[in-house]
Amino acid sequence: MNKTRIKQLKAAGWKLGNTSDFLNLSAEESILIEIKITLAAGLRKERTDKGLTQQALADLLDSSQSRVAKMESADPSVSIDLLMRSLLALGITQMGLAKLLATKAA
Amino acid sequence: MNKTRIKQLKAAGWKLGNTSDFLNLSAEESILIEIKITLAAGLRKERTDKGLTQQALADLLDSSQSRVAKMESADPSVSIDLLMRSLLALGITQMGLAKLLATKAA
DNA sequence: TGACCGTATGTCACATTTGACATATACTGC
DNA sequence: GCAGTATATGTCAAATGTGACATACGGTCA
Repeated sequence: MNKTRIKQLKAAGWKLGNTSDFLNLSAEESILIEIKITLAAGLRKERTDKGLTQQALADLLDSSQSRVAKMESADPSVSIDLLMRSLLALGITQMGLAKLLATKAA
Repeated sequence: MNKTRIKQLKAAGWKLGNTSDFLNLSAEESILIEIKITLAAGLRKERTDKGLTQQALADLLDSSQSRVAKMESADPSVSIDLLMRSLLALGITQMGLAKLLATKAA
């Protein structure tokens, strides 16, 4: 629940870490962050595989380059909804999403 | 992108329908709605299997009974983030989430 | 060097989501 | 009938997410 803590961690560069329970995040928080990171990585892969720039994807999504950058870095300010919506816009199916989630599942 | 439309559909009782492309929702919108409904159903199943009332789950989540009701009915006002967070709070794993998503995938 | 391209980061007004509350509906057992 | 319990629905202030903008960083090519 403590979203402020997550932002603090992000601010301190935890993005480089392994997102495990190296600090006292609750189990739910940890898993949610792992999910976000998995989706973020999937998004970057889908985009680059298609040879698109962040700006091109942003146009496709009616969004902005900066938001795409934040999505791909799993910034705390982006929701899972937005990540999923973006992946779907790139042509991923619901099953594809399920498999993506399954890859990083413990 | 047209979230207003989704709310209109919800207001008209589309919850009873099959959530397919029976109207001109974009493919992404349809899939997102299906995902929400899948998660919502999973949440209700997890809660009832554990013999919890909506109020009890709300307490567990630091939320309210009315929001739990909205979650379980896949109300447009609830995010996928919140649904996932709630499922995780009930003990579902990331793999469990992946499998849940896979069940309703086409 | 400097111009260009792609990506990253910080900020902010505006939009959406959230918990809380009131209230309604439905189903018990009495 | 009336209480009591569980769930549903509508509303709203506060919290969070969003697109847009400016700007910084890093690479490449001339």
